[in-house]
Amino acid sequence: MWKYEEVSAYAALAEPHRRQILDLLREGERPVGELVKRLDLSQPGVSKHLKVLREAGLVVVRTEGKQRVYALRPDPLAEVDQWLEPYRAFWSRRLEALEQHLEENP
Amino acid sequence: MWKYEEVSAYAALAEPHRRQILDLLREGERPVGELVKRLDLSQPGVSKHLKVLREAGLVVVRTEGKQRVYALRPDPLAEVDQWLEPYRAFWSRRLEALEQHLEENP
DNA sequence: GAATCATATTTCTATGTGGAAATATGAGGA
DNA sequence: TCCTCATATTTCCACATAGAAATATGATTC
Repeated sequence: MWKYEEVSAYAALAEPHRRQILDLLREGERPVGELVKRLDLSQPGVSKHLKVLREAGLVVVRTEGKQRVYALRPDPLAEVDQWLEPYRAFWSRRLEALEQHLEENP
Repeated sequence: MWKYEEVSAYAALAEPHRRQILDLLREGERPVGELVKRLDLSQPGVSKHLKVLREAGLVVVRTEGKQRVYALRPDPLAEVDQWLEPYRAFWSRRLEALEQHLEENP
């Protein structure tokens, strides 16, 4: 279903379920079954999204007995964060001005 | 080509050309023609991406004579930024530890 | 080794998508 | 009004993608 090709972090984040999976993994590593329970999505559906996340380098798997335990690997998000960096100034100008004011006048 | 439906900021960012357009608009508002010159993409291609960016609320247009001048409206990126927020702690732990060390031992 | 559990992959279908080319629109000028 | 410029939309194609259902795989247990 997917050509073998790397997936950008941006593309991986485009799907809401995948963001949800990452959010769940933020609490700690989880076996697929647990993700299925929490996600209102079929097991194959979850597996497919996990594959995309793997190809984006956003998660890693470890086999533990019968289970596959997934863990967050947030490094690729750093690229998104860096891209976002120059934009932050735009929407936070007012807030930053306030913070700076408070720092300078404590 | 696109069903009429809102586009999430995440989905808009999934396409590299669209990120490039936003980067260009960060310098200031620009007419479409200028974007076409700089983007190694056909004029219709640029127009289509601009439409997606409009539907995501990431740009606004103003008609000025014959030209349509596009401007950045980065507000929707704030949502992405906020989503990213809890992840920042993960990849920056080491860096933060270093910074803190330097602050405490100047 | 057969059965079972947990997960992955395949198959199917409907739909979304990018890019190129052609065409349409709308504003200003001759 | 007709023309031209700037941009938008449409049409076409090839291909990516989501989700559901069925099937396959691989590790453990009996």
